[in-house]
Amino acid sequence: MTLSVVIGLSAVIIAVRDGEAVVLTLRPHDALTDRLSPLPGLPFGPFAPEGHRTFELALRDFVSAQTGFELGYVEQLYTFGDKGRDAPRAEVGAGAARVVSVGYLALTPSATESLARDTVWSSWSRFFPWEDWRKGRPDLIDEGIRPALLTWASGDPTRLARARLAFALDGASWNEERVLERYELLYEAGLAPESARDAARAEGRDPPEPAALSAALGEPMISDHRRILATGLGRLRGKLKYRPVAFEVMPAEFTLSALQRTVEAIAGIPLHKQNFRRVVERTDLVQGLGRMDADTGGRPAELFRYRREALTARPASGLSLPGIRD
Amino acid sequence: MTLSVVIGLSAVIIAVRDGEAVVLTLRPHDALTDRLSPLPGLPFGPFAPEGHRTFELALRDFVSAQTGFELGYVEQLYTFGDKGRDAPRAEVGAGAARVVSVGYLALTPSATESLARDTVWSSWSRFFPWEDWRKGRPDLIDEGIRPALLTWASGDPTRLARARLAFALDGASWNEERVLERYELLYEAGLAPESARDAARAEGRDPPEPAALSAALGEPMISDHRRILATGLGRLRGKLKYRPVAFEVMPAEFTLSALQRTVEAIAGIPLHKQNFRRVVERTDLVQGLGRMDADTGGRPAELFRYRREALTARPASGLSLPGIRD
DNA sequence: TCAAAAGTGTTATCCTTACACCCATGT
DNA sequence: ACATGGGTGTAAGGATAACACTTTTGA
Repeated sequence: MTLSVVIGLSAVIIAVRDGEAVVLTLRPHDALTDRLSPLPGLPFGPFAPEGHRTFELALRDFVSAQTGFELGYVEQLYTFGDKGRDAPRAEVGAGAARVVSVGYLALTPSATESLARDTVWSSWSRFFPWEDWRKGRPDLIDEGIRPALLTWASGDPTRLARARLAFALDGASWNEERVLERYELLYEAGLAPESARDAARAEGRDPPEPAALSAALGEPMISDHRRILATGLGRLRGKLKYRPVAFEVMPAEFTLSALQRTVEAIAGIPLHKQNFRRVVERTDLVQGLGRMDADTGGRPAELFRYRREALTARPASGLSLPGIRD
Repeated sequence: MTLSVVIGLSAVIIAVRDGEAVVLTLRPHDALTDRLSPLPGLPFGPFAPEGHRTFELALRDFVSAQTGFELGYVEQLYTFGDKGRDAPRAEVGAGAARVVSVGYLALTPSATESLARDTVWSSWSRFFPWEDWRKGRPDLIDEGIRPALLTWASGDPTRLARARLAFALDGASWNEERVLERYELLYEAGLAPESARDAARAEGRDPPEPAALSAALGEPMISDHRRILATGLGRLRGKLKYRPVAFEVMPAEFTLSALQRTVEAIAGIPLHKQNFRRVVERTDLVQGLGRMDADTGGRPAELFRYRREALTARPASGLSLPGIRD
């Protein structure tokens, strides 16, 4: 019996619906117990080397088979190969196999498609309740996370600095991109149910009941899917700022307010209305259609469309290398 | 005989030496012919699931075994799984296996360490001669690449637009980060020896002799290593602008001019001296040491050190989300 | 004394941020 | 009329990019 490697593909499929950023989740069927898993997971499937020329094609295939959903924008996130992060052994031929999973981020404008059974759109604040700062700093941070992390750090300056930076404690500023860093910190501190579960599995024990605080810190997912989701959210939040990805979750026609609410839902922070408009309009990424949307509650808003053509002129932006003329 | 999957790890190890950005390459030993491969490759090795808890640990292990080199800064680049990009089948137990390779980027300040045999530092302009714009636009672009791409496009507007954008043709501006895009375009256009080789292999033919132009377009590498290298260079150039990665290839003490030459070597563009100094000094990432380096040829320059501590205060930069106060 | 490289000062311009305000619709 | 959200004007402050210039060394 040899220990070989199996490649799994996982998809973080993001949409925005009613001002909430949502991710496609499902209750996977557990072959061992022949029941639905109590925990949600991301769509995932094995990569069959005979069947597919590329990962991306394989991903599109199994996602549509598993969820009834056709992917649009897709990008590779990261390849996860750590032993002991509850990546269960798969049975392959004669032996057991280590599962390596290649995570993908996918974006779609249509969160309302008909879906396969046991497949639901979940707001990601279910999994990361501390990530939504649109209504200000969440109480959970100072009331739940801060004391628990201080206990964990117990004076260690490195741990204190990490906690301070990640969760904007004691006057540090919030960086909405560090989603993974925050999740990993909670995992390390034993505040995610997954860490107790993984530790128990490594020692052959049964996983413990989650502590009360742990339960308040977002729902866990199967395997390392919450980690993959955190990677996807972080990547998406970062990319918002230098690539026009927000439009990938918008319908063909939208108002600037709707675009703003979408960006806010993803970034998890409130944006300045007037300046957001100007930033967007100045980029030439949108084109006014002259037509109005009357269902806004106040003055009707102009409808815009995304100018995909504009991608041609895109410079990189980002922190400057002061180049030299000519 | 089953077709299974083998994971390989590849490392793009970057240093800067005498004002040139260099990458660690080797001539791999070909088990079939029992000779050294005529083409250079990146350090790579199989990932043994029994032996290693994480990819990164495995990478550090086999790189030091293969090249005699200890890695410092390491980050995952991308996982390459396409069939037909000359990823040769590996023999595993009873069957053939598809090779999936996880590429890593590593940075090191010491390009002069003693190395294993057949391991050399190569300037990357050997592989991408069109990427060095420090002395202005390379002639190769207008004299070699442009006509060949125009022939390939033969009027197709999509192809023309891609070529124009990637290589800054006809007044388009150069974006130094699009290294992979440029290499992939040349590959698709049949201008990289690798594409003819891969096509021949797919059909069971012998690879053809590279055409004269193709030979001028940079040295090919084994397998898809030039593609991995392009991914690494692109990632590094992008990251320069928003993370203090340049310091990872600098010695402990350096002058601001040396730092500038390093950044120029990586980014492949000339920078404005006075403004570069100011940008660097304003970030608080460096600290003047009060001591001087006399070997500059002119007036002695102050030595600086990298303030790793400063990482704490890092804001995100990048294209702004106009946040709201408080 | 001159070449070469280090380092400073200053300015026009653009972008970001913030504040104040007006406009069009439904109830 | 007034609440609600859409949309515009403008000005302060800071960063960028360009210019011109002084300083310190070695040959």
